Amino acid sequence: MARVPQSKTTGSPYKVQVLDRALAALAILAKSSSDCSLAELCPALKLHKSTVHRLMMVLEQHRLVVKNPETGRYRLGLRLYELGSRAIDGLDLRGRARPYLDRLQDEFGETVFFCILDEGQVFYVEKVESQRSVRTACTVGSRAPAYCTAVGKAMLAELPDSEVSKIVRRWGLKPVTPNTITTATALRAELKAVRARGFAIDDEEKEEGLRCIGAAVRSHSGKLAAAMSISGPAFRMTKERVPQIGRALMEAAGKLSDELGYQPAQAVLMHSAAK
Amino acid sequence: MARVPQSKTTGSPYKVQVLDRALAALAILAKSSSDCSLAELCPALKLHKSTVHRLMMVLEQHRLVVKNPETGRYRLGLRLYELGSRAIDGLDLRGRARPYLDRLQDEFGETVFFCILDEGQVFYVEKVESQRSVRTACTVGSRAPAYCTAVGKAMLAELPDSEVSKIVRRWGLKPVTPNTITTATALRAELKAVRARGFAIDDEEKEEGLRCIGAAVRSHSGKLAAAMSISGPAFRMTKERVPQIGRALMEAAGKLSDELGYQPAQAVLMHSAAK
DNA sequence: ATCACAATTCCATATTATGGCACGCGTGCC
DNA sequence: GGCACGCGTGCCATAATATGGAATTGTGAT
Repeated sequence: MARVPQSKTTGSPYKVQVLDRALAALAILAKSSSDCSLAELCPALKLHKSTVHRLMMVLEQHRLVVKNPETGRYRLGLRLYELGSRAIDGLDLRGRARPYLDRLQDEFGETVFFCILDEGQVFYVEKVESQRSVRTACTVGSRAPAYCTAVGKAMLAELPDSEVSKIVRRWGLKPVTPNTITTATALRAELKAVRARGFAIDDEEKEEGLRCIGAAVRSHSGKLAAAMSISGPAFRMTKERVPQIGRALMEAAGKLSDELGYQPAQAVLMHSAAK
Repeated sequence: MARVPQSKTTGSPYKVQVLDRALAALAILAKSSSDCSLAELCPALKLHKSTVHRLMMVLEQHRLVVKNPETGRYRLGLRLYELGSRAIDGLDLRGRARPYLDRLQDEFGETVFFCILDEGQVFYVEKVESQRSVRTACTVGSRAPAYCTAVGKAMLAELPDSEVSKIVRRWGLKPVTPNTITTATALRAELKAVRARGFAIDDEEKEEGLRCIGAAVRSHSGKLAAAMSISGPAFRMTKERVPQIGRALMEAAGKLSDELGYQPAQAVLMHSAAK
C-alpha cells in the first residue's frame, strides 16, 4: 500500500524510476561474479520481492537476463552481448584493428591490447593474448585508469592540456606501485616526452613487474580514436627492446590511422593555419 | 493529456511499459546501421517526442546510449559492451577457446568461428579472421540459422531428436542456396552422419562458394557447450582437405572440451546406464 | 510429516510516467 | 532579410501504471 516516494537524489534532472531500477539490477548482476537469486537482489536494490521479481521477468522476456531454470537464479543474458557488439561495430574500429594487433602479437609474442578513451578512462576493446604463461588480468570490456597505463598515456598525450587536467581532476592520481606518476606536473612532463617520442611507456607504473608500450591511433578527423599496446613482464620487455617494439607499435598505429583516413601532413598544416 | 492506455497485446503476462519501450528503443538503435535522431526514433516507437526524449536522456545517463554532441543523434553506448562482455565472461567459454581458435587459424589460414546455440540459433561469440582477402560477413554477436551452417549442424547433432524437431518447427528450413537441407528427414539423416563422422560439413548450404567444417564442444556436464568452425571459399576448402581439417578441428574441440571438464568415457557409461 | 524459506501471484492505491503544449534555436526557402 | 518549418527541449496536470503488502504456492531440509 504505502508506496515509498522516489527519493529526491536530484543528481540528474531526468529520472524514470523503473528504468533506473532495472538498470541498477543489471549493474548488480554485472558486478556479482556468479548468478544471483531473487532474495540476493532485493537487499542490493533495496526493493521488495515482488517489484524485483516483476523487473526480472520483463528483463528476461527481453533476454537481457536469463534465469537458470534449475536454480531459479539470474544472470546477464546474451542479448546484452548482441547489443554491445553492435555498439562497437558502429565504432568500426575493432574489426580494422584486429589484423594489426594479430601481427604485433605474432612478431613479439606478448599480449597486445586495443583500447579507447571513454569517460577519461582506458576501455579495453580487444586483446590478443600471449601464448606464454604469464598473462595480464585485463579483460575485454573492462576499464583501467589512464595515467598509469601505456595506452592511457599515449591517448592523454593526444589531448589538449585542459582536457587532461579535467580527467586528472575527475579520477585523481592514486599511486598503485612505487613508479606511478602521482602529480599533475609530472604527468604533464611525461606526456610531453610521449609526444616527442611518439609512443608511451608504462614502466611498472600500474603493476610491479609489468612493462607496456602504447601508441595512439588517430581517425580521419585527426582526432584521437584509440590506442594499442604491447604488455609483458619486465624481464622479457627489457629496456633494450623498448625502442624496437615502440617503433613497430608506432608503425602499426600509423597504418591503422591511415586506414581510418588520418592525413598527418594536412592535419599539421591545418593545425598551424587554423583560426 | 489523453494518455493512450497500454495496448493489451497480452503476448506475455508481464509488462512494464517504460522498460518495454526503452528496450524497444535500444533494439531500434541496434538494427539501424547509423545513428538515429529523435525524430527518426518517434515513428519507429510510435511514441511522442517528449516521451522518447525522456527515455533517451535516462538511457544516456546510464550510458546505454550516447548522444553525438554535434549532431544530437543517438547511438548504442559502450556500457552495453561492458555488460555484454560480462555476460559471456560468465559463460567462461570465450577466453578458454581463444588459444585453440588462434592455433587453427594459424594452421589453415582460414577464418575460424566460435559459436554457441542460443534459442535454437547459431550465435557467433568469437571470430579469428583470415588474413586473406575473401572474408565472411558474419560478425561477432550476430546470429545464423543452425540447419545450414557447419557449427549449427555440429551442435544440433549433440541434441536429442525431440529438441531438434522443436528447433526446426520454430525456425523452419528455408532454402538459401541449391544445397540447403530443406526437409526434416534429410536433416535427421545428415545429423546421423555428423555423429558418425565426428564433425559437420556445410557444403555451400548457406552461401554459394562457401564451405565450412564444424565440431561441437562439450562441457563438464557432458552437455553441448559450443562449437567451432573453419570457413573458407570452396576453391581453397577443397573436398580433399576436408578430412584433414576436420581431424584438426575435432582435436581442438576435444581438447577444449577436456579443459571444460568433459569426461567422454564416463559420459558414455552414464549415458548407457542412465534410467 | 512439519517447518522454513523462497518464488510467485493478486490487487487496491497513489506515485509516477505520460504526452499535450509552448519555447528556442538553427536552416532553408521565399 | 524575413518567415516558416522542423527539431530538440522543458513544464505540467492528469490518469494510467508501477508499487509493495499480503496471501499462495513451491521446494528442500530436519
